[in-house]
Amino acid sequence: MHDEGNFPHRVWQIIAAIPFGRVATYGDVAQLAGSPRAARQVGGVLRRLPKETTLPWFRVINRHGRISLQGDDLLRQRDALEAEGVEVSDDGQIDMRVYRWRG
DNA sequence: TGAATGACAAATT
DNA sequence: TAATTTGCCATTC
Repeated sequence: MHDEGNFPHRVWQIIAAIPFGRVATYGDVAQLAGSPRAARQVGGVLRRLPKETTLPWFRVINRHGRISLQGDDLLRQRDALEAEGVEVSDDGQIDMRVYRWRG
């Protein structure tokens, strides 16, 4: 079935293009995917990724420069980002002026 | 087929 | 300035 142009596939492609050590917002990914108002759906796609995915899902954060996940998932995302040089302050804030990638 | 869901974002209090 | 509400829309059930 020809499902290469559907929304999830476009989201995967865009996230795969986020450079090492950079981040993008859900809204940015949605816009690049051609649906500027579908930021929420981007989260929906990432939410269903298999746990063993190679996609750099952790490079996607919200527009406030903060991680949207909670609990253990939040800790894992923060560690993954810091592991590639993205600084996350004690209160979970990331400097978007430095790390944000807009395509 | 339609209601429910939600890793967001903008508007409103 | 921070908390709450409203709008949003692809996917799931």
